[in-house]
Amino acid sequence: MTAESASSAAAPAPTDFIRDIVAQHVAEKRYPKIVTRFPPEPNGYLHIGHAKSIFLNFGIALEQGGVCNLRFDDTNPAKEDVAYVESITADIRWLIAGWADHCLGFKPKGAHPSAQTVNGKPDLYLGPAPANDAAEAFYASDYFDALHAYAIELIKRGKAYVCDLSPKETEEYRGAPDQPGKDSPFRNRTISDNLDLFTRMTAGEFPDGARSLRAKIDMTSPNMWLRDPLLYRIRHIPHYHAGDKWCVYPLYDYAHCLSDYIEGISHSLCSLEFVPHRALYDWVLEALDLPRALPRQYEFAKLLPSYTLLSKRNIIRLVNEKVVNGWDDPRLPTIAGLRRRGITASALRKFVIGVGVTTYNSLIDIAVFEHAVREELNTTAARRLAVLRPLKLILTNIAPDETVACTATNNPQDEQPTTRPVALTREVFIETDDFAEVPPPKYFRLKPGGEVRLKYACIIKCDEIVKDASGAIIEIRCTAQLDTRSGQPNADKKVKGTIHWVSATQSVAAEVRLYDRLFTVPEPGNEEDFMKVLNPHSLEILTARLEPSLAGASAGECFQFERTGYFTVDAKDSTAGKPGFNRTISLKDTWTK
RNA sequence: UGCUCGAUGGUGUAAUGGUAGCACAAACGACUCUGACUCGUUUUGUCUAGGUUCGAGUCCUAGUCGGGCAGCCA
Repeated sequence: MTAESASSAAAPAPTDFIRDIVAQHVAEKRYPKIVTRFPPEPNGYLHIGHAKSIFLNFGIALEQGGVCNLRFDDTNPAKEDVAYVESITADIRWLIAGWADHCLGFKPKGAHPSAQTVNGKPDLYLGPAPANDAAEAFYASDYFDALHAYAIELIKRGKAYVCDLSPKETEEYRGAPDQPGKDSPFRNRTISDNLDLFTRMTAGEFPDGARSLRAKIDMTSPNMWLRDPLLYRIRHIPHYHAGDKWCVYPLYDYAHCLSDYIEGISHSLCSLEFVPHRALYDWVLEALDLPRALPRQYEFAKLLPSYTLLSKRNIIRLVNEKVVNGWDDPRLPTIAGLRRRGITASALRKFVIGVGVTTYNSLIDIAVFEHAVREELNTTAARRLAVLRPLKLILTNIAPDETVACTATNNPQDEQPTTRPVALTREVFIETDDFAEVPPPKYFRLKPGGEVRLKYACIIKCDEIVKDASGAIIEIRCTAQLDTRSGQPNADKKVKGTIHWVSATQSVAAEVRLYDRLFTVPEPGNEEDFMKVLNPHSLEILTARLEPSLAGASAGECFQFERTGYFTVDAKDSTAGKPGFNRTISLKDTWTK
């Protein structure tokens, strides 16, 4: 058993109102199997908000012995692209790896819904298959034939009609939330006229927007989505997945519920803005008199962390205006960005599960997320010595060619901590912040005449400050108390401060990028212009000095640089033998000057 | 001036008519060869007004405040 599965087994199973409903349905055997789905539109990258939905949907599948289908909700050919199906698939696999891999519902490659008879009624079905090399994600666009057939059925039942109103006229006829709409003049066409017109729409006889297929429900309904919503629109554009077969494309409300039904979805979970759509979701399924148990839609609140922006439109603006370097910039809340930042999928999952699932639109303090990240990295990240802003320090009683062997602990959190050798030499670097010529009150670090411990080495005493002509400090000269090293007679000598260091001669230089929150206010989305509240210090690039072993670190490895923070080797900004480090998160700092 | 959903410490979330709890944050303290971690202590809460009940965060009524709804987007 891996540490991962051991810890998830130990964690209490989350409960929330949706899981309660699912559990009840399981108890009453309403569905043959619990099948959820994650239905992204392939028109952008996944972000932390999607992670909430992913962990909920896969979590329920995992807990109930079910599956969660990955389905691309690709009914709008104008917006979608294969590049996004690839990034989304990779992000999801990364998010569920080692946790719910076996719950990922794929379908046999190229499979389409197949006709079957259930309870004497015709039916269309396409169930999940194990996610292997011979399988692929589901695509709503694979159901275009099925959806078209269902549309014809709706027409035959007198529940749908072809409308010739222009988009503008359709809007006018729809009325307003506090004002009823009025019937389209085309609402009462005969079934045969509707059938003929829909066939001709499908054949490409009419230009974009000239006609539409509409559900015949109620133009006076207080629910705007029941005022004869559009089912199909004409779009003379090829589809990235379905090719150029179609010039009519179904709309979300019509395609989604039927896609769920076709896949045998039991619980269709979405965010709160779809509450008014639920009546339409149910209407379509009920209008078709389908033979299998119907899926039901349940809504929950989106995840909204503070100090960031989640909407696609806003993220696009940050990318386009070069505030960040692409969709996977580590400052972005995209899954790709978080991964580069060094956030782990399990930390993300613990955070999301901790937040819970409710119907209240809340703002979650980003500190909760940061805590989840630190909590995990504290137990998993190997400690290393790294000086971010080097200040030279000379140990005057160590000879230039002398090396004092010291031993450092790799991770004190381990039950059986391992160690590694570190070399103390005459010239070392310490952190610029760890020396103060005029120390503030309660300053525990190095000061003139003061003593401090070099971690894993010995206590040193500051004898002299060397400045250049301009008065800037260029080096500190100290005496090393070598008998205070571990195992030496005075090893137990106490000093208030312990600082990190690296040998000046036995260390390597490397680029380190310090990432921080992108915005200075908790809710940048509420600003008149979020560009005005950008954090100017969201990225600082430094040349740091690292322990030599760090030169061989490979992409994705996570370390704690002692006393500064958690860092990971960036897959993008590193070259062979020359790793670049991203700061995932700083260590908590209760000493604020 | 329509319909609909919601409201528990600073933030998030439990309590399904019976002791308002947990996490984060904050403050203080202990420990410390990481001002980290860990541990301890503390501060702060049921939107308002009525009603039902032996008993209400929970049920009912009204109000207040907030979200959502008029894409041929999803």
